[in-house]
Amino acid sequence: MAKPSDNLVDAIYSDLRLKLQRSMITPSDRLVDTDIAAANGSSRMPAREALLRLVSEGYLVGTTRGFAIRELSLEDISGLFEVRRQLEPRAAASAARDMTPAVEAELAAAMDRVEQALGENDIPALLAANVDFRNAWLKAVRNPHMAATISRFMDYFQSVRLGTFADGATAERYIDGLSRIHRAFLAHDPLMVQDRMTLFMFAAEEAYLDVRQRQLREAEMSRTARRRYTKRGTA
Amino acid sequence: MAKPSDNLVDAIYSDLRLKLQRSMITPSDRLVDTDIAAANGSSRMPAREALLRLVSEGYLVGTTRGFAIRELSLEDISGLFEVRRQLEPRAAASAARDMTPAVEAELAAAMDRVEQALGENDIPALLAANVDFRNAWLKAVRNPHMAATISRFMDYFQSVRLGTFADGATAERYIDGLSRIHRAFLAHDPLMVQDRMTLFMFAAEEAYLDVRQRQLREAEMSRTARRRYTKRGTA
DNA sequence: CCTGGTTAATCGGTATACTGTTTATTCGAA
DNA sequence: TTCGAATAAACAGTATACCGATTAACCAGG
Repeated sequence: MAKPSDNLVDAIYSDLRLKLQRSMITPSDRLVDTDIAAANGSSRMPAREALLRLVSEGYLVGTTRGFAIRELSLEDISGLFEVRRQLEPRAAASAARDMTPAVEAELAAAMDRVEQALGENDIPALLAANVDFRNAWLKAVRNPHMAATISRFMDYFQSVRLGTFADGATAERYIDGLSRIHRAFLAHDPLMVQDRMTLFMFAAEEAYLDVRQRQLREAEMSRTARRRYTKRGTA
Repeated sequence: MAKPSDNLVDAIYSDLRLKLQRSMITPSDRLVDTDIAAANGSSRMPAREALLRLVSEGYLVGTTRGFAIRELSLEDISGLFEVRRQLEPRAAASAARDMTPAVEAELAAAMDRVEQALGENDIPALLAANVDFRNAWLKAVRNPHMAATISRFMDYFQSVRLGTFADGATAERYIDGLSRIHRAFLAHDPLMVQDRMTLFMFAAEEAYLDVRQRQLREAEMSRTARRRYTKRGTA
């Protein structure tokens, strides 16, 4: 996933991509090419090309005032999950079939970290461990086109995932589903993995829709509140 | 699909994408940013950004001497078809369910053009009509993420498709499969569409693998032949 | 205070110029 | 004639500079 390699565009792209995965960029942030260029000690063009690539891949949107992370509508979430439902259960099943001991160990380690982070209520660690878990089983997917497509569709949800984990009860249900999938992997049972992943997909969709709906309501409220505020008192 | 809009990068990107779809770019062509810039009356940067976008989407590869269309390995073909098998039958079924009369008419018109082109042995027209047919049913796919993903995976095959259509017998079988799908659409039977699309996927994969295998063999032969030639006589 | 219009800042898009690396070519020596 | 080294050309990557559009800040008049 990370390829700093020798070229500035790729380096900046990977860096931004990682920050997106780790939810280190919030929807209110504005990414400006000159800032990113300065932060990386390069000129505007590499930063700009990295940003444009993220836009064309659907992670960012260009506004008239800097680039911002793309906010998912409820329809987006449903649509993205429709694709994920078609791909991930089957891919996970093939991963269960073709998994090496190394991958199995990585999966277990990631699951441990997930549960530890859950216990300590450490949201950033939870996000990171969650990404590790999925990357671990994706490694066992032999088809690189399949793996890349799935990885991409998962990454659209990082911003929403943050909200999911913030709520304790939802997080626990989410992690429980993950754990069930993990146990199916341990049993080396592709069909069980497939079924549990299917269930997980539906549960995750529902959770994300709930979270997003709440986010949208809150955004709406704070917007009207701010309007009222600016109308009354000015600094 | 085509959005010339107001910005040069998008305009050049759409133009190149269209040329790729129509197989107007061969694997031996070298796309150089300065040439493309000159052809569009712009500077290098927009052309370059369009090219880089096509690279990041997997349609082109950057070589040390210009950009070239990405050649698919046999593993690529199998892998890409594994994804297509998961997505297209189900998406086509939903298209059959949600299809409007307008889409139905468009589908019929495209099918007519396909058969006419087949009769006249007009390969470029066949390619174009084939693209029209798939775009027509994709219009009825309500989920834009699904449609975009499918569209993208289909476009990887344009270079190989040319080879498929060049062989009369293969082309006829391909078109027959398309026609059967079309009749299922006409019957408004989502399940029939799904099943026939599934069959079509397997047949198409086999055809593409055959064509590509032949291409690779021929390339190998001509390469050794050229080597021998340059060794003997120099101009 | 509120409103409307004018100015200033911000930022994306495009152009041009420069650099380093890779490949092709040419020319000379074996 | 062949091989290899020097040289030239091609091309991607990067930097800098300019322009135009959009938006925010500011100010004057109600």
